This record gives sequence, C-alpha cells and structure tokens, in this order.
Amino acid sequence: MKLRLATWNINSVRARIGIVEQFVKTYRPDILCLQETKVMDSAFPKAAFKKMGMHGIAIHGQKNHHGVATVAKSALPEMHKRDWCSEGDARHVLTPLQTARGAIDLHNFYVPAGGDVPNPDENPKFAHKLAFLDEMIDWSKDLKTPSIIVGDLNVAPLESDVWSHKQLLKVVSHTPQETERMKTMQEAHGWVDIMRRIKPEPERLYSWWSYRAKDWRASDRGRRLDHIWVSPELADAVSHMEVVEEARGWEKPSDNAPVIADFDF
DNA sequence: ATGGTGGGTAGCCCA
Repeated sequence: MKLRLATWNINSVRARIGIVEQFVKTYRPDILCLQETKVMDSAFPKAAFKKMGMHGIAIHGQKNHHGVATVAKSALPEMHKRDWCSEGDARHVLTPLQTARGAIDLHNFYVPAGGDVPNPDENPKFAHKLAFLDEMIDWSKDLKTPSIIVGDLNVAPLESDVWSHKQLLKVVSHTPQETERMKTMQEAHGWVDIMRRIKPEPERLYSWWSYRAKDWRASDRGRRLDHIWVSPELADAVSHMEVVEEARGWEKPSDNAPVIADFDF
C-alpha cells in the first residue's frame, strides 16, 4: 500500500486555492495537510477540494489567523482537535488512518511563530511558542499509537536547516531554546525526522523563504520550518521525500514550499 | 542598522 503525504503552510487557503489545485494535479498527494488556512470552518472551500478529488476533509479553523486542514482522496471518517496551551487557537487536527500496518495517527500542527524577540520574559508570543513545544514534549512521552507529525513547526533545528547558523542563533526559529526543545521532543518519543533520513546533514534543506527578499531564489536565505516526523516503527516505510521548491516560485506563492513523503506500508 | 512583503480585515495584527 503506497501513500503519498504532503504538508504545506499555504498562508490563506482561499487566496491560494489556485496553486493548491496546481499542486494536487501535479504531485497527486493522497493526503495533504495544510496550515495557516486563515478561514472559519463555515467558509472553507470544500467544493474546490472535492472537485480536485479530495473527498476527505478534516478542518480546524478560526477567523482571521492560524487554522489547519487535512484533506485526502479517501474519506477521513474521524477527526479530533486539541486546544494546545488552552489558547483557543486552531493549530492542530488529528485524523486516524487505517493502513496495511494498522492504525496510524496523523497529526497536523501549526506551531506558533513566536514573534521577533527571543526572550520569553519580554515577548509573550515567544513564551507561548516555548510552552507549546513543552506541551508537545510531554504529549510525545505518552504516545502509544504509531504516529506521524507533520506541519509548520516554525523551528529550523539543525545547522544546515538555515542559510547561516551563526547569523540565526538569535533569530526566532533557530535559537538554542527552540532547537533544544525539538531535540528533546524527538527523544521523548523516538521521533524520526524523515526529511533528514532521506537528505542527511550537511545538505542544504529549506522549506521557507521570506517574502521580503528581493529575489528569494538568488539570495536563498531559507529555513527548514516544515517537518515530517514518524514513530520509529514507521521509519522504514518511507521511500521518498522532496521539498517542492518549484511551488515557491508559482504565481502569488506562499512563503512556505510543500514537503512530500512517500510511504510504502 | 533598518526595513523589506504578504493575508485578513476594517484598524492594525500577524507571519
């Protein structure tokens, strides 16, 4: 049983429904996990996804900000949401999957970006981000079901996940406070970072390029903020992974590129 | 050192 899974921070699903369709047509994911949908559930463009052949739709949205959605070719009969940090934010949706390897929990996350100042005493957004990661660490310790975490975790954990390790050490997304928590979280469950299993360090591997660069491709000041992690027993099922950098150059792009993983269960 | 670009939505907030 082959399964193509993709994750993409889309920065408004309504503003970018055209390139979502382009992505689905070109890359044919069986399951697509979106973050920053920026739409209430009542206004989610369900019809457009059904037209693309994505009939399973699990959404957790809110007005204006954040919001996640997992869509799939097959039905997604079950979904669960969790209110991380009790903030009332739409940052997570769980869709249990039935595979040839049995039940697998697919968790789609949008971790808080954390603002600009990397000090939790001065910046409540950074404090929220650290608390969110701490909650994910505790949660990882107790997980029993084989699981997949995907999404925009807003942290680039490794040196070659950023264009300049030295210059980004004090920039939110690559501070030791964040990268150490990523490592602790991986150890708490045994999470396997399958992007790095396929393309190990020190190869350059980015999924996000700022809108503010004059020429994102030429300057290539990227960061790997988007991730696909799996429980240890699922690691050998991964046969392929790619960051679809091409999509960063499409018409009116998101600043994040999609990440694809192929599984053979 | 600074400000650069986007989306959502009604005034700035957030990324």
